[in-house]
Amino acid sequence: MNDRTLAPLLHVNIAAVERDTRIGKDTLRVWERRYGFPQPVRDSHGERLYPADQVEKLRIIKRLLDTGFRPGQVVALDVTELQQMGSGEPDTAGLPDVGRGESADTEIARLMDIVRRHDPAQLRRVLSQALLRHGLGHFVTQVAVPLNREIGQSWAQGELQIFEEHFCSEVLETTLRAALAGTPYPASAPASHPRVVLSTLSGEPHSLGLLMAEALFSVDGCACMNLGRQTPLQDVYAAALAYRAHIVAISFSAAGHAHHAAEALGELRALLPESVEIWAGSPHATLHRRGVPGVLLLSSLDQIGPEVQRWRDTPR
Amino acid sequence: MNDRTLAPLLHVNIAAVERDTRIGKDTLRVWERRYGFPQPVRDSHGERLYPADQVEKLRIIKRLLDTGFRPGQVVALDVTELQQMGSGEPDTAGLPDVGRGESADTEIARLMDIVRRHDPAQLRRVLSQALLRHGLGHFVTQVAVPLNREIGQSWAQGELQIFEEHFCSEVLETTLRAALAGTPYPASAPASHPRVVLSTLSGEPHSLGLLMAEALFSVDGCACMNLGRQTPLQDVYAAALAYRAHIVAISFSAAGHAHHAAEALGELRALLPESVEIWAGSPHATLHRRGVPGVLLLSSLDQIGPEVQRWRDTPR
DNA sequence: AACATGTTTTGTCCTAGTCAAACACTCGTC
DNA sequence: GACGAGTGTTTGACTAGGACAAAACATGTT
Repeated sequence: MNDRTLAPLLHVNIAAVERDTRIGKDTLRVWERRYGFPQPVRDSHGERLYPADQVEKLRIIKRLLDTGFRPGQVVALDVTELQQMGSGEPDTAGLPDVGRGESADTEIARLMDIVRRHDPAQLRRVLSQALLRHGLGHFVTQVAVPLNREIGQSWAQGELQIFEEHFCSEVLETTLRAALAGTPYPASAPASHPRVVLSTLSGEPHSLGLLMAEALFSVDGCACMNLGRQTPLQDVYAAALAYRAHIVAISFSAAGHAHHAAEALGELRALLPESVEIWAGSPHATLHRRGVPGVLLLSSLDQIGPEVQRWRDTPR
Repeated sequence: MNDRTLAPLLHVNIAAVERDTRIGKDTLRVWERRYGFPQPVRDSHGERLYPADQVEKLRIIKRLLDTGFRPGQVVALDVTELQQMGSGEPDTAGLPDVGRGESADTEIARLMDIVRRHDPAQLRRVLSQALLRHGLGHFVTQVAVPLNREIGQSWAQGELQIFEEHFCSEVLETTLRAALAGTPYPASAPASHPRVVLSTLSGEPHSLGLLMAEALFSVDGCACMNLGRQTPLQDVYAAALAYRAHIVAISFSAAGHAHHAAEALGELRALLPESVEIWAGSPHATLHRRGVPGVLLLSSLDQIGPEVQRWRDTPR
């Protein structure tokens, strides 16, 4: 396990904890009041100072919350218990199973090995080779997605350090973008090549899913305008108008709440003309159960291809 | 227009304002108390609802604060006055002037034109051409950096929409990463090819500067491990050890306060063995005036090349 | 010009309470 | 056994105004 007991960093203030864990200050204070955890010491001015190990535990807790657990079940638990729960099943009821073959499994395992060996050159090389072998479309669904999930799970079980996760994501992003830069744009935009605006909304900092979506759209011959992370609602709207988009694709991650996503999608739906389709990628099972009127919800990147086909077949 | 459907968009709650403007909730409330702005309306439960135009004004204010103005000078002002200040000189006292030739100026102007025309295909094409013509090193300093600055300034003057900024950054990032994927890694790592760990610390969400730094390091024959945005201090440390880095490069943007940067750099310096150099890129003039012991502060990406040369010449 | 001092500005933290929405559970119906 | 309505519990976000230290600014001294 990682040894983070280094003297000058033993205690950090509440703002730093919020940044590191993405748990709000209010929530941290209310947990302390209700559950007795975390239990920061106080400095000479009565301000909270959180020991590093408590911050670490908070990080693990946040991860579990993101995958569907609730605070009451987990805040009281021990760190080792938490790590066991990380391997348990998350809230994917209603989401389709993603099967992958054995050969893919060994490929992922090999990549994980390289990540653990901290070799940027080799990771880049092997990912590029995989990209060539699979083609961009299959690379995304068969390599990038499983690798990402594996990384997340290993981290939750304490088998991987944060920097290893960052490192891997970064190389993966470079590989994907390099491939993306090579995809041709549809010459003009006839009826079979929809223009797609992609973005993440304000609260959502994860953009890897968005990038993978862009890759799949591009492979399917769409003309993409990717706005990246955290575009405010009104600006997504403005972009859709300016680009005369046929489809607006919004990506969500497990961080952030399902009802925020639903609300934002509803507002976007109200803004945009009906002729513009809204597609939303989200891992939130509850969101899929409820649905959002006028919005196409995708639980997996695999659905992009067929849906683009459906769009083409739809008379307009 | 049905004002009922638009109502939820015209007014947003305090959390959304914090996300959109990066101004903390506490600060928003205290500004309201002290300066009388913003002045949100209240919903039926007494909670603040901010009209869209006030949020827009807050965004402009935040931009000005990031470039060195102080709240007392700007919060009371009118929107048009604010936009005029955006063109005034920011706090760059002590930072070197960046000169660029006329030919570069027309190139930037042409790119700005394409951005305003919202043509992803052409923007990508023209950037790729510029990359080939200049080479990666000059492309970064002569094209990417000026373009980015131009974009920021145009936005501050209300001449550019947010989505246009996002769109441009995104295509730029893809172009850079595609080039990066093509740079060779130094075969082994002899004394003239330092291993560099790059990252942004916890509070810092901007990664474009980091990417440009990675490009320049790579051009100069360094072996880079880029960790991306928001790596916690301890994990940067862990990465530096695991990769046996010679240099740790940290990037800061104008968002976030200078003293936070200084503090974090000091802690990192205390963690890492002295043999590992710490290089920090920051636009904060005050940070450069004061300095951080044991940390090499760079105010411009141009300095990377010469400093790498110095590193090579240093006997060890 | 460099440095020491005092004053103002400014952001962040504190407490402690309120409340709506999300979730979990039970019961009744088809 | 699936579905829906009703009830109770859990949870996070918001409110208020006060406190305070550090940054920035202004002024005086060497």
